[in-house]
Amino acid sequence: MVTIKDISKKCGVSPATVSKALNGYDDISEETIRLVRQTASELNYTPNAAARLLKTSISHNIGVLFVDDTMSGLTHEYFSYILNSVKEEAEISGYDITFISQKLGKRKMSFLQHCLYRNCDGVVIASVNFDSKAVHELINSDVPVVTIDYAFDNVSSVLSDNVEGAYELTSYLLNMGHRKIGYIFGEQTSVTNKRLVGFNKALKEHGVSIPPEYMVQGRYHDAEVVREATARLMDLPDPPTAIMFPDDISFLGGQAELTRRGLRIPEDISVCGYDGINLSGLLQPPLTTWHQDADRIGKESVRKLIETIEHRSTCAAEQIMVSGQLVSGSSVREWDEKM
Amino acid sequence: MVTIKDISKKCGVSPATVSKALNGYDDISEETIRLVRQTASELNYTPNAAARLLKTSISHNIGVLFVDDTMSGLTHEYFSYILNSVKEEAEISGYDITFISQKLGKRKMSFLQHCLYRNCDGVVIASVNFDSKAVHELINSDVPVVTIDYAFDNVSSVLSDNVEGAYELTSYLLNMGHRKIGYIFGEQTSVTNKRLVGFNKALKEHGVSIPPEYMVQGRYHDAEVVREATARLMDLPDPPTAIMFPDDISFLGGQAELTRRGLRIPEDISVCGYDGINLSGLLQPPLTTWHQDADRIGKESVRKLIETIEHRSTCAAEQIMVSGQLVSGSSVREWDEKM
DNA sequence: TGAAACTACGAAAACGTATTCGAAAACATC
DNA sequence: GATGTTTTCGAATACGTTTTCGTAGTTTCA
Repeated sequence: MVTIKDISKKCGVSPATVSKALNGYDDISEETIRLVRQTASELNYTPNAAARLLKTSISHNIGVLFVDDTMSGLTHEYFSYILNSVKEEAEISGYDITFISQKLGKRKMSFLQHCLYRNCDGVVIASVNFDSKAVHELINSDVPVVTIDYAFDNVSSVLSDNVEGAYELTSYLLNMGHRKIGYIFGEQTSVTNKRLVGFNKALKEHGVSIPPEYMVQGRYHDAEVVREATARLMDLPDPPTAIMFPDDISFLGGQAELTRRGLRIPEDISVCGYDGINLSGLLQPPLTTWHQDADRIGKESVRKLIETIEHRSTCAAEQIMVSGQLVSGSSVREWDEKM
Repeated sequence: MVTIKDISKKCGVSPATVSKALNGYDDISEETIRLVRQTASELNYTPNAAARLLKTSISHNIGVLFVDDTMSGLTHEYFSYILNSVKEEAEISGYDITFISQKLGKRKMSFLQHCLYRNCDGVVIASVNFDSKAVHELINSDVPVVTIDYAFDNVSSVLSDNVEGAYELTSYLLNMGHRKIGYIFGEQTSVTNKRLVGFNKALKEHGVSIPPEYMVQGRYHDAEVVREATARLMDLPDPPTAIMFPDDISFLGGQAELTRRGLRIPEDISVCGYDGINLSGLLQPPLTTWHQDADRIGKESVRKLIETIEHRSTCAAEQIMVSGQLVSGSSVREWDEKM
């Protein structure tokens, strides 16, 4: 490995001068700067991030907390898009990313310890159980943090606007004439709560009320559970004319159940999903859904995190809301009560 | 940050002794070991990976090359599963992973430079353009490498058995009575070549020959291109009775085209995909496809990589073939020529 | 011309850790 | 009690870099 010393010898200057020349200090003559940089590239010099970190205590490395026991963020399309944009945005700013986990080889370490071990300058947290002790320890530590889709009051967060999403989808159904709308929601999380708020808000605005049986518990990304939930809805004496699903993937479970009953989408029943992943436009029929702007969510969280890292004192915690967009497929048809 | 020195002061021993006590050297008395470890955990000590690396030149960090300009590995379900298992297997062995890219902030660096910069102990490479100069530079360097789904002769690789996959799928169709089998293949890569080999092998074994028009070029994961390819096949005067698609996602494009033409799957035409991602079982009808064992592919590549890292001299390059599995959905029906 | 100011560089220390080698202390052996 | 052996520890050094501060040499300016 070629180091700063090799360059210094070849150039006949001190290591200190080489370092300064490479880092653009202004007390080095133009001439030596040229010489040093020249030989550096001749020798194919690559700086050593670890050594640099040791001196500066800046790792240019941000941790990502995307997975824990209960959820598998990486294979979740929405989160994989977020991860992808987190990665790209980080690289643009000169940061690498490291996955933070609770075990490393034999030693089990807390999330915080893992961050300290790898000297992460900051962490973005998503798709974890935000109630866990380990996450709280990290949140309350000194390392800068940005959370995604969950808000703590002392740290910054980037939130997909779930109230808006559910509100817009529900309004869309209502405007298409539907009055009997079934809602299959995911497990009890703040995201789910927000969506229920949006759902109810839209109903209220239209003066529509929904019997409690129309709201059934499902589970994000679980086709089987949602299939059962769909069956429960359709078994009602007066079943809904439209169903809102927890997300696009779990909708596929519902679709299977509806097909099994000989119901056609959208002729016999209207449906919409959530997430607006790539897939949804490819389905037959294309799914009406709510596109969460995963790309912007990722970018914003890294932007905010780096801002926090680099101006730690002056940077206030902030809640950043990211809007989504209705993607109208053809899984919803106009509904006339008199039919 | 609490360091080894803090512990040494509190215990009244030298830093050297603390280091040894923590790392289990055998020239430290049981008693001091207990004392040191005790206070270490009291002070909530976390070792500093960078400092350790600087001394040992072992980073316990492996690079992953999963993305380049042309492909987006992270959002590709097959690769996201591989990544997930790479990550898990690495963590079990005490390694973190770092994404290797060609740009970091202002400086653009080659893949190799990025690895050196972060002191990666090794790299696993997948889903990139293996012909590129930058990849070759890395392959031919001193850093241990394992490639996925592409074989170089001087480095180890883990390969999904694509000959087997295409062979088994084709045989399945043939055994179901199909003789007119359309094959939409992906862009020209070694993976595609292997599948064509398997395809032809099965045909040959059954003494079946296929007109050249039945083999059309598509594109992995591109629903639109594959939709067009499907249209071309079905526009033939004597269209196939079964179509093999490049992968499960691009099949959705084909499905759209078939539906548009009023063809039902599998009554009017049989289809199969490739990859066997989660999704395929949820489709209507469930897709017959070939499941690539992404989980094992990820695990094997990390296992082999770490073996190479830790026994560099004695560890020979090796080609590891990973078998897949036919997933029979209900997208293929028996076909009788006389019908 | 002397002082002041500026330019360009280097010596040295530090970041936190691992490891070699020597040495003191304790113990055993005859 | 002299010698040898084992046990237990610490001093010192190095890894590759950044950064402070000092200084020699040069220029400016009154």
